[in-house]
Amino acid sequence: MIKDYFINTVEQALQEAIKSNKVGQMSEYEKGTLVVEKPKNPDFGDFAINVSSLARVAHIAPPMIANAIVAEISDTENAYSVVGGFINFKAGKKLLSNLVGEVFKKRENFGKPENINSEKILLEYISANPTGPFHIGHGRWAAMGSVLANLLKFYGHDVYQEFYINDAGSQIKKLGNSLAIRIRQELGEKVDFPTDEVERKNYYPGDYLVPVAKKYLSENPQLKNIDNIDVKTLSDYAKLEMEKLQRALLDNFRVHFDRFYSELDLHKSGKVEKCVDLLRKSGKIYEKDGAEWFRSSDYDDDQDRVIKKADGSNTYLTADIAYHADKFDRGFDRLINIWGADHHGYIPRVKASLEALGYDSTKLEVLLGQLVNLVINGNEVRMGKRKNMVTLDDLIEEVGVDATRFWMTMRNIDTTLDFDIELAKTNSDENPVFYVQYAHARCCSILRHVVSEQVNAETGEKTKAPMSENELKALIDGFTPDVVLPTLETAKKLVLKLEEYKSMIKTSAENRQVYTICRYVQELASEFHSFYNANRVISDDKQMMSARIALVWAVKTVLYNALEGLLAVDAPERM
RNA sequence: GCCCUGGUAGCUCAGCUGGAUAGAGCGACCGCCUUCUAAGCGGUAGGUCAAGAGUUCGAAUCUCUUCCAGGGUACCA
Repeated sequence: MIKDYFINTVEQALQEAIKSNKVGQMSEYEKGTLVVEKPKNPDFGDFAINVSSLARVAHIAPPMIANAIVAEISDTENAYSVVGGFINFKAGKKLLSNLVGEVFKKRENFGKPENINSEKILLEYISANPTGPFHIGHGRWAAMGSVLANLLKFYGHDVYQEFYINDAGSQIKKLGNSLAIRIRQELGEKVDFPTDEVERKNYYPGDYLVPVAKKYLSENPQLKNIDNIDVKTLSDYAKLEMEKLQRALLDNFRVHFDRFYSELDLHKSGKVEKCVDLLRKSGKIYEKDGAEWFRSSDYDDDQDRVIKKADGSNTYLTADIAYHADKFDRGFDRLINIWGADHHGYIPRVKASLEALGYDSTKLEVLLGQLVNLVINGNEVRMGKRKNMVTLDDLIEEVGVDATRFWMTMRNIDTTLDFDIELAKTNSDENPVFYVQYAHARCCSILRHVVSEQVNAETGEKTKAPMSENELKALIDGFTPDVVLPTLETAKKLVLKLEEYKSMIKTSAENRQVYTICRYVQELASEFHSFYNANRVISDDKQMMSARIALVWAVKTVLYNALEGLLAVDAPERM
């Protein structure tokens, strides 16, 4: 609102200046050329617009343009100044107090943009094999994906979250084979996983199947040997158990999918075969070495890909193509996938196939995420498919859901994430999660304190609460912007930070970047802690107290919205 | 070889659609609790933005080359 006010004022003044021929050869202004930014040095002002971009059209020096524009501005409530090609702006009390008023009015909807072009979005993330527990990397996609879903929904999109279960390939057979070995071991047979380099790749040697084997035996107590049991039976059993495990974890991790889409069901539905037919009809399929190849190199891919193997079965890619086509067929305007960087090679293939099938592949956005390194006692532990795998379950149990979600979200998706377990566990300002939560708890503490009777620490003498419950309620429910005027002089930075929430939401949602929410919330917490230390909220000055209480309430509300509403991290009232 | 990410303060990272003196947190050092949570705040020190060249009035940001790190390069999933 403050930013909008500033740019509108400047644009209007520019139109006036153009009309009266004061900006050189400029004959019209194209909206959107000028952007509001934050001055690097706060002494310049709260916001600034650089008019240098107009110099090309106007053919006069930027400072002259800036001066010509400011000369047309008649607003006296806010301050404008020109330095070089910049028009600097200092917000007056009216704009600031109105902003706080907006928080009171909109509450949980503060920051939600208006008039956006709402899309029906399918967001796919994690999509792991049901062959074992999640590893730490999955945790990053889980946290980022669910936060992105919350953010895009808040922004105004219609978001459908989906988890694609890769339950159709050979790895399911491996799972069954592995369970068979675990069951034999439980039955007392002297068997173990093969040690042979090649053979061992057909098994999952992790011990997570031991409890599954035990469970299977307890349900089939008469079983003495499993020679007659079909591997598929064991595969299906283990798969179901793994899925249960994964879903329980997701639930606990506050990640909620609208649908778990089974690859196996996709095959059974005939959609994969239908997709192969459509590709054949597109004329982009040819035969070579007994297999059918898709001419993806006609698009952006660097080589062609096998769509049907020589043995007649489909590749993983084939099913994935059918899956993405099905997403479009279900009527989604936009597909967003979060994939690990190790899948980046897949993007050109899938996009090529979608083009060949007649879909608009630019509607598919793939967010590539770099992987996660675990840092334990200052030492990096590389993840990946090593034997000493730390599972996501272990991590969450160690550091908690809040810290795990926050840490997994707080870095740009393009950078490898160093997850420092020790730091994530600390309860101090070294740990950003606690720092932010503490700010929220502090706000709550003040709001509690102001309606509690005061006790003198030395004499034990009690005096009545600075505000009654009713007075507080009346202040919050009947808030008018002028209430906050007395404190604006000392709280300007805090109010401007509240204003920033709106642009943060906008850019985060539009760029699909969730780490910015974490940064914002840390900055708001920091501004609040500063405010808290510099200003006493509860005091004998009734007007000042009301003003500050209102501001504290506004800060609390925004922190709560960001933490609970977007990040799905607990905003505690006490710590 | 080719493709994708990174390389910015001791550490972890912002900034990258070109623009005002390169920012934050942690760590280090110096201060601040008779008052609403010191799990906090204020301050100081710390940088050839990997290297080189180019484009530009202007480059951490764009282009090219080189070096370093991670990932990928299957008729696996």
